[in-house]
Amino acid sequence: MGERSVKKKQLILDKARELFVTRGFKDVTMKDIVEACGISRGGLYLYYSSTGEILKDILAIDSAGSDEALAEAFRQNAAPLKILELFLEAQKKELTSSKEALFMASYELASRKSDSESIRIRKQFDDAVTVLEMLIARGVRHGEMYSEDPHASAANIMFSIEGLKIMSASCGIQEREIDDVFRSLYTGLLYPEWEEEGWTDESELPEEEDE
Amino acid sequence: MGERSVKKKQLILDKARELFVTRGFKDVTMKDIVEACGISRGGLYLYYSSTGEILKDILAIDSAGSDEALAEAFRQNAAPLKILELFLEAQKKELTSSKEALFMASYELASRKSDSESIRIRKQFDDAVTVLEMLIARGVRHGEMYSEDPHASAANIMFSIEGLKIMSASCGIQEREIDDVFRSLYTGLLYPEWEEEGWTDESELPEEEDE
Amino acid sequence: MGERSVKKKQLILDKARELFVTRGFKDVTMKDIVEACGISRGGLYLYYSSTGEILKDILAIDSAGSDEALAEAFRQNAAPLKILELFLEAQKKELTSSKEALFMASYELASRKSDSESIRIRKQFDDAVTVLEMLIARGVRHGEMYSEDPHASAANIMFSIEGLKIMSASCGIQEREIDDVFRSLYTGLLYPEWEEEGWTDESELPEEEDE
Amino acid sequence: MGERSVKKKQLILDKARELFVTRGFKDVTMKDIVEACGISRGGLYLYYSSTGEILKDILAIDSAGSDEALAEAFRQNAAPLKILELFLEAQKKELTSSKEALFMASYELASRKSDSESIRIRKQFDDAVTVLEMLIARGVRHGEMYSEDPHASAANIMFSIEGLKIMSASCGIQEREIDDVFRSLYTGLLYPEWEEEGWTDESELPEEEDE
DNA sequence: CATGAATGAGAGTTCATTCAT
DNA sequence: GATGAATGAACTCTCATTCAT
Repeated sequence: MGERSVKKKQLILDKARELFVTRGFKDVTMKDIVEACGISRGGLYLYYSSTGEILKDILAIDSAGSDEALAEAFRQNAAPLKILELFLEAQKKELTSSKEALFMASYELASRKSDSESIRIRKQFDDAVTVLEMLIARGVRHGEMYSEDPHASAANIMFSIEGLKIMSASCGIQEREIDDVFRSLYTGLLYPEWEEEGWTDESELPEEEDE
Repeated sequence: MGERSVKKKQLILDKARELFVTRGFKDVTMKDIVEACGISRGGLYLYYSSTGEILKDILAIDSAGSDEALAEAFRQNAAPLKILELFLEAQKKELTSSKEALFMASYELASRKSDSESIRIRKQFDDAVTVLEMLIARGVRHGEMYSEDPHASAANIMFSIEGLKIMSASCGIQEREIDDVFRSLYTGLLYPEWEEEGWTDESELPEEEDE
Repeated sequence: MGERSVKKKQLILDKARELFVTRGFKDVTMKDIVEACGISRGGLYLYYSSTGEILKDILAIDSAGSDEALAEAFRQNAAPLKILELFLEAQKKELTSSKEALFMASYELASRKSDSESIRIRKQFDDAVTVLEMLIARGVRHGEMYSEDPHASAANIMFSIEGLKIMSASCGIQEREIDDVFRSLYTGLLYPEWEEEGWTDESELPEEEDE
Repeated sequence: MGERSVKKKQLILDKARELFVTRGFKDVTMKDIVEACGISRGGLYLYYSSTGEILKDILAIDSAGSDEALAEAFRQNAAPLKILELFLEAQKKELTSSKEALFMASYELASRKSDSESIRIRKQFDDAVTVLEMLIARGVRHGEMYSEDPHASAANIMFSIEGLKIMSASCGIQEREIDDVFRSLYTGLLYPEWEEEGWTDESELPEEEDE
């Protein structure tokens, strides 16, 4: 595949990505992609033979090195709380750049029973849980964090993030909600008497009028 | 609408539900439903004119009174921790009966930008957050719970649950994972020195070999 | 399938037959048939889902009771030579009505390795050989015919007829050729000293100029 | 055309032949041939611009000198019965090497009305009939054979052979069937009282239970 | 000569939707 | 109300053929 081919392939991935972001997976057809790229019907098939293949390629590229920064910081023995902050910031960035978000398309692809995409998602999720768990355990040993069950805490963080993703993809969420959740997750790992600094915002507790 | 009509409508909803559970939303066609019901093509259109309408009806029925138990317990001033336990148990039940789960179909429907389903999901989510928030605030006032930000804690719980739902729908999850997350959520609302009772399991912390 | 449907099915078979006669099997598409029938693209699929199915139906109808006349005459103990004459006349009729001949299409369908059409052709061929063989054996016993090997004679007749069919379908043949072959087959079953009557024509032997 | 070109052309013919043998004519595409040869799409068009052209070339090469042996034996005044034997043996060989047989492809090509292939087939057939006819006439003059109509006898032989070919291509035949037919053809040209030698086999007449 | 990316026509197939009965 | 035949739009996929390199 020559240089021209590489460019064309990139064009396909770029245009297809836009479509997947907008419409999810199942509502994008090969024809849509052909038209978005301005290429011929048959031309697309020289590169990909289904929308699933295209989306898989996009997601593979996206996920390559996605959590690399976190793993790297972890390896370098940075302060656990600091690493957690970096991680949450990175996640927030991904969540707020929803113009680029393929969450829904990715879930749709994965939900096709026989599809290997679900394995990829699962693996990525588990890897993240593992790293977070080790991070929290280290934080606990260092006396920086408090957790009775680092694994459960890590899972909690990751499922919350997935929840933010799917709600973002299906209903839309506000930045404020991300902040709330992340602050809650962060604070939950601190010793109660500590005064945390990393994650605060100015949300006010609503007054409840019962009793 | 006569009695016969009611029965036929119920037949349509029942059969369509099975299809949506199995395939999600976008992969179910009017033809599929017609065939599953054993009725005529034209016959279906007397009741519904699109798959979206049918799914909306199903989801509306499902959600009617879904959190009613929680709200009722709340109104009756049961102990906040007890109510929370009930709530989490109910959620777990919903998550584990994945044979009946319309999560993916529901998210797909919602992700159609112009669709009112996203509003319904959003509203249901916000209602749940509000109730949880009030519950937590009450728990705090009663000295039963600890939370620096009941709203954020409530949001955290709900997003975690959404995360469990979407992961369940797209990759599958194990009961153990639900337990981990729910225990973590529950424990996070207790005073550290308390010995919680409601949510425990036998998970072991993996030993990390750093330093 | 109501009365309307039966008529439409007949229309499809009639129009498709014309196409198969003209173009053979592989050059007829579902689209061709749709257009020949003046029906909609999807409409054809209500009745048949491939050209092979349609052709099989046509051939099945055609072959139903095709050699019934011969078998009947055989059962009624008509004179063997007379029956043979009738048989050859019927075959000639089929060969000369080449406007209606599906020979080529039938062979094409059969040549698709996995196709049951080859079994049908084979069976029809074998059945015909069997009946002819019994006929010749009877003719021999009656002293009307001469054959050292009735089975081989019967096979010879049938393969000659297949040869006429395929040459007719691929190159075209003249009535005169059919007569020549049939006369030769007929004469070959007579005692040499007999003067045959049934099959003669006015062909002249070309003079050979060797030696 | 240089030496390289000749080799490539031969490659194309060899690979295409395999395909035509396997699939007949109409089911072989230019793409199939390109892939079988491992050459470029454009490259094939430098030599041939359609599958029909390729098949014609293959058939032309095949038929060149195919009946040359027979014609040569005829010219050398060999004994007519001996020549006939040789001819039938050669035909049997061609029929049994069905791995190499292009019968079906050839008939398909010929059945395309506008195609010159039918003319070639026709000519080859007629040539064979003419030679056989002269052979039989000579056999009759020599007192070696008996035939009331050498032309009809010759045509009978050739149509039988075509019948064996097409049945072989579409349904498959057994060697035994070839033997039966050839023996019958051979015996039919002998004087009844003669004891033939060339074509015999051990087939038994089935006993018929009528009367 | 040779390549192979690109094109575009066209076949196959499925379905939402309508409508005469 | 109910049916199901019919329509036609839309999508998938394949290939013959061309052409810049």
